[in-house]
Amino acid sequence: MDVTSILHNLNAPQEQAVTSDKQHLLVLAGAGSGKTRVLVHRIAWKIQVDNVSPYGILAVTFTNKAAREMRERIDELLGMSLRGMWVGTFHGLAHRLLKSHWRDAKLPENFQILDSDDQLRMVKRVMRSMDLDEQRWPPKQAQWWINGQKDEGLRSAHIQEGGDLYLATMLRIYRGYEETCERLGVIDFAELLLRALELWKHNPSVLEHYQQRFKHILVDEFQDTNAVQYAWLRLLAGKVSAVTAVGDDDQSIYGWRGAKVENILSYERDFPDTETVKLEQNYRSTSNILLAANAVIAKNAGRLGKNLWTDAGEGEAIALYSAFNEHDEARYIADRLHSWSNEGNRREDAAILYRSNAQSRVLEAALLQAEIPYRIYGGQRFYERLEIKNALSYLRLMLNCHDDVAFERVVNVPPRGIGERTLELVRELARDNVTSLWSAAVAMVTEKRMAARATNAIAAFIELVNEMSGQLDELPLAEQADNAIQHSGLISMHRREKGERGQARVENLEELVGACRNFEAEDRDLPVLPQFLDQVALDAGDRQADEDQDAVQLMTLHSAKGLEFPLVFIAGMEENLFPHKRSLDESGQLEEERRLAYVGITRAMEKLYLTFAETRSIYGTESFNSVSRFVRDIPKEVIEEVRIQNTIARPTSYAAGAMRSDQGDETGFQLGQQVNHNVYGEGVILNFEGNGPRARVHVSFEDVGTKILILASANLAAV
DNA sequence: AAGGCAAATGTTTTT
DNA sequence: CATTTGCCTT
Repeated sequence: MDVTSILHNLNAPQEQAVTSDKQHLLVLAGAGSGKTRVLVHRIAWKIQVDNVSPYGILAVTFTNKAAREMRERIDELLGMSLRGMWVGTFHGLAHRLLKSHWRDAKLPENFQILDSDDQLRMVKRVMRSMDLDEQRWPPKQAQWWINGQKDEGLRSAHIQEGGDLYLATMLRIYRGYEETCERLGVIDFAELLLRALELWKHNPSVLEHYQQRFKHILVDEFQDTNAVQYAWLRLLAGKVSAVTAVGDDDQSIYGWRGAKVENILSYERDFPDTETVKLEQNYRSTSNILLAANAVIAKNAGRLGKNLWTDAGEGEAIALYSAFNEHDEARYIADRLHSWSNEGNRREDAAILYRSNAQSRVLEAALLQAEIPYRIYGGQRFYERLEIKNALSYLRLMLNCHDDVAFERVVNVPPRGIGERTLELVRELARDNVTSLWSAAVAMVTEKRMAARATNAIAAFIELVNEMSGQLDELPLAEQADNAIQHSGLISMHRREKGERGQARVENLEELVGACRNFEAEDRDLPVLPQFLDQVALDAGDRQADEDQDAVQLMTLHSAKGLEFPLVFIAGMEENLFPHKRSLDESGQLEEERRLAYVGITRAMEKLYLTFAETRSIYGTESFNSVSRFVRDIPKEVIEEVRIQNTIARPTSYAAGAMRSDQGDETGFQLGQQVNHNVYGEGVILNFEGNGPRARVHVSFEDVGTKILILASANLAAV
């Protein structure tokens, strides 16, 4: 491969970024400006032109999906697989480091990862042992607080004693939690990063090894790095490595979970000899959409400042629909999607975005009624489901019966007569003897310290796990998993469960066996089960299984980041909903909401609809919200209001009745169609009302605004 | 120890 | 409004 193919089709700033030979590089990449492209091509450039060995390159992303995509695209561009190059998430890389240097990191060799669900259980346990009132101190809040501290790199020992009662209590919980994790040899997600940082801080020789190796470091989504990740990066880079950071301060929407946009601002200071390149040409959207996006984000202070522009035409206006209520809003969207689909477009090219998951219900109902297939992103992910986590706990116990987290989780699932009283005895013994729960349980059985019934129940559980782990080395992974769900009784428990939920759980368990069958170990020479469990702990899998059907996509604005769709609806453009009510007290939070609006708008390629409801029932009570300030920030020239006057909440028959006429199969016209009227001139059809000869049509005329006409007498002509 | 009922609670999400 | 959580009863 020659140089020209790497630079082929890059614009000037992109090429500048790809070929920059300053020590460090900061790429400020606006939405849709070819960010990943630059990253991938820069890696290719280094390998092909600068003769850098893939072994010396480290590429960091935030999600597993992004990591996979990056590797794929590099492989594709270079036409070969890059062995030796490290590509992964911050957490994945930290895990890898801690696995290799567990002794230096002061961890047990087979340390386990706690996901947020496990973490919450653990926090609850600690709080209970401290006799804290869970009403007064919600465990969720404590968990949140602890993670917040860890994201800042603060251990309990670093935090000033004293302060108010709240702080003192949180600190006490933090201490107890830290101690318990230490004792059990488990680490949570934030700990993964913090430990990896401390590993290097406290072991200069280990750090030096990696500094020697990784002379080229590239970071994607740089605006999402937190304090620990930034410190980790600086440490690794040292004085000699070359760092490329790619990000967009305007798309920083994860401040609430510790991300620091400021990292972008301090980059040029902390990494001297930096070249900064701005990518402002957008290859995604029409200029009308960009005009709106730019206008919204312009209101934020302290931006690095970018202005997206495009070669593309201005495209269609942004439609603004003022709905009567949320049902009307949903019906309108379903309606437009119906037309979209009828015009021969793919449904999967359309997305409905919203601020909070709760909004999806009404939208789903409307889509269901209109018989429009949809796919919803959100909710639980595969490996986070209760039944899956239970099955995995059995697998973990098979591997290591001293895994207390797994033990606690499934010792009485399915119910086998081991209740809270019995368990408390086991816990106590474990605490006194400083052993695992498993060892304590074994001791209690052999020493017959409890009632016969409890002893038998525990003995049966021990027997079960022993039996399953006995065949560990003989069987392939999928059969291990199958054994686990069969023998443990998990699957029959869910079969007995009535309703769809039980069936779904059975199917999920079966799917787990399938996933085990498809699992490919990274290192074929090592046992497969631990590798599987680690992978699953770091990547909770997809949210949605079936990808086969052509379906409209529903998701939150947050999960839409990084995606693009020809047709986008943003629903619920109302004050208090978006920007969310709870973000209005602090100004920093409002700026983040604004960035979220910017992210949402820039998802749209061709057509953007913004909708809001004048009345919306929220938690059962009606609320009246005015249109979102973000809508008001968009220049009037690019907005086309779709306002249906004198049309109040039409009866439920609307969807069935009017929908048909919306297709235009009876009228000869379609929504959005250009028409001519002999008095009013040219206009666009916005809506139909009713059926037959008395059907009325709403037309937005260029000169006189929106008029409602009787279709039969209006004598409209198609343009 | 398990099932039923009342009360609380409800941004955003990855690892 | 709808779902989840915890408490209470059997």
